[in-house]
Parts: sequence; structure tokens; C-alpha cells
Amino acid sequence: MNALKNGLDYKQVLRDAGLRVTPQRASIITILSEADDHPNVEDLYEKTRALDDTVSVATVYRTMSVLENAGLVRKLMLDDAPARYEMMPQTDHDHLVDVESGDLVEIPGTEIAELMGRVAAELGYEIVSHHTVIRARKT
Amino acid sequence: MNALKNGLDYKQVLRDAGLRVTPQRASIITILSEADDHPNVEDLYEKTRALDDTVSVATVYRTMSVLENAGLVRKLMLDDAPARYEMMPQTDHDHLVDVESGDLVEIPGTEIAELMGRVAAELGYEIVSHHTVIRARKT
DNA sequence: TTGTTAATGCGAATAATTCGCAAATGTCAA
DNA sequence: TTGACATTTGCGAATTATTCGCATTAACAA
Repeated sequence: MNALKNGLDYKQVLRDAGLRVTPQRASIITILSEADDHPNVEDLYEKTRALDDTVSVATVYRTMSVLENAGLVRKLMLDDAPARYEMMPQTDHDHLVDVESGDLVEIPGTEIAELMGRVAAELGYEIVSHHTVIRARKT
Repeated sequence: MNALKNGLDYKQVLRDAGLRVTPQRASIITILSEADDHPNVEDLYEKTRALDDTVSVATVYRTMSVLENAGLVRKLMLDDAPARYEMMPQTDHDHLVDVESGDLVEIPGTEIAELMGRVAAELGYEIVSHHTVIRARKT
């Protein structure tokens, strides 16, 4: 009953990490979890406010940071825009930025992840995470 | 004789792009071209100053931006640190960040680039550029 | 050589993010 | 249940990378 759309029980994850389950965190996580785009802090702040006007921008920032460390959230740094966030996807994926429109497209599949694992292994490393960003234009 | 270590004649590239060849740009490009790490603006500014004290930080920023648009320089945005730069490599490569030490390792080879091209094509796009960052730890 | 226009240095401005602090609140042990 | 206490919060101020405005300088085409 605490499970998000992605199947994660965030309350459990927070507690397991020794973190507290606060209403602000719950609200922010709900909003991020329901977003189908990749919101930045401003987006998150505004949408969360509509649901719970006790949250401040600072808390959105702090929550993103906390959730990222807990492995629940992925931070996307693209171009020079403010950071965007997404719930850590169960099926990993990468991103393609349409350079004309600025649209962000998700690249499905495991092919990229597999290659990354192989490449890292060849260099004597084990992957913690990887992220590919392709900038492209429609053909 | 104007060719950099990577074989590019930057004066020609600048002129072809309708840009002027200024001493400040020359100094900055020399420094960046000789760097074997991936300097940020502060690094570049300090090293360039030792060679040419007419450059200002603003010009380093502007030069990086200009060179990036001209396709001579690649900007690396990793984590939350200030942007780093490298001369556009003739043999494309990606990067691996050692999460323990913060070291930045270059991943050689064309395998990644090839996969990216294929993946983009499947989505109906042609690649402008791509960049993969792997965060990993030594095994 | 000269006129045009891009490029520069300087310092101020901006924008995203972080911080300091006092008040509030989740959690755990009794 | 209650209390104690460390975490978390809101607020606004501080920080920091980067950009801008503007007057001056200098590249380069004619």
C-alpha cells in the first residue's frame, strides 16, 4: 500500500537508510512518482505545493539529494539547464535530447547497459551507475 | 604549423566559422590543447594567465562557449562540479568516473559510438553528439 | 590605412543551489 | 503513552558558477 508505481516501497527504503518519513518527503515523492516527464526542482516545488503547502524549495532540494543517495532517484544533468529528476527506473534506460525541440526521449532496452558493463569490466571496474545522453535531430 | 597536437588547425576552424583569431583565444587554446586532464574554467584561467596576462575569466568562459559551438571543444558536465573541457578528440571516447577517487578515465574505442548511432537511428534520429558517463569502482 | 564590427576586460547581475539557525516533529526506548 | 533527542523543516541569507552590459580595443576585409 506504500508502493509507488514503480513498485518501490519508499517508506521502507527511507527507513532502511536510517531516514525519517516526513509528510514533505511523502508529498514530493508522490509528485515525482506520478510525473511522466523529467521535472526540475521548480516543477516539483510548484506541483507539490498544490498538494501540500508546507513544503519549501529548500526541502525539495534536500529531498532530491537524500533520495538520490538512497538510490531512489536519478538526477539528470543536461546542457546548462537546472537539474532534472526521475524516479529510479526498474528497467534502466538512457536519454536522447532532440536538439531542435529540446524534447527528452527515453531510450528503452538493455543493450546500452550491457555494453557499459562489458566496457567497465575491461578497464578493471565494476559499474555503480551509467548514463548516456545522445543529442540528435530527427531524420 | 598552426596544427594542435590533435591535428586540428584551430585558426582555420575559427576563420571558417567566421570568428576572429585573437591572442587570447590562441593562448587559451594552447593551454587546453596541452592539458592531459580535463580542466575547468578556473584551471584554464590560471594556467593561461601564466602565459598571457591579458586574459580575463569572462573571456575563458566565452572562448569555451565559442569553441564548443565550433566543434573544437567538448564540455563535460559531471556531478555538481563546475564544467570541465577537453579538446574535441579525433578518436571519440567516453568517460568513466572512479567514484572512490573522483578520477576521470577515458574509455577508448568506437564500440560505444557505434551502438549510439544504431540506437538513435532506430528512434528516427541522427546523432549530433553523444556522451556516456560511467560511474564505477575498481574491482 | 582605415572603417566596421567582433572581441575584450571589468565589475555588476543572475540563477541554481546550499547553508545557518531556531522551531517543529519523527522515532525509539522506557 | 510519553519523553528525550537527533533529524528535518522553513525561512531568508549566502554562495558560486556563469552570464551580461558597456565602454574600449583590435582583427581583418577592402
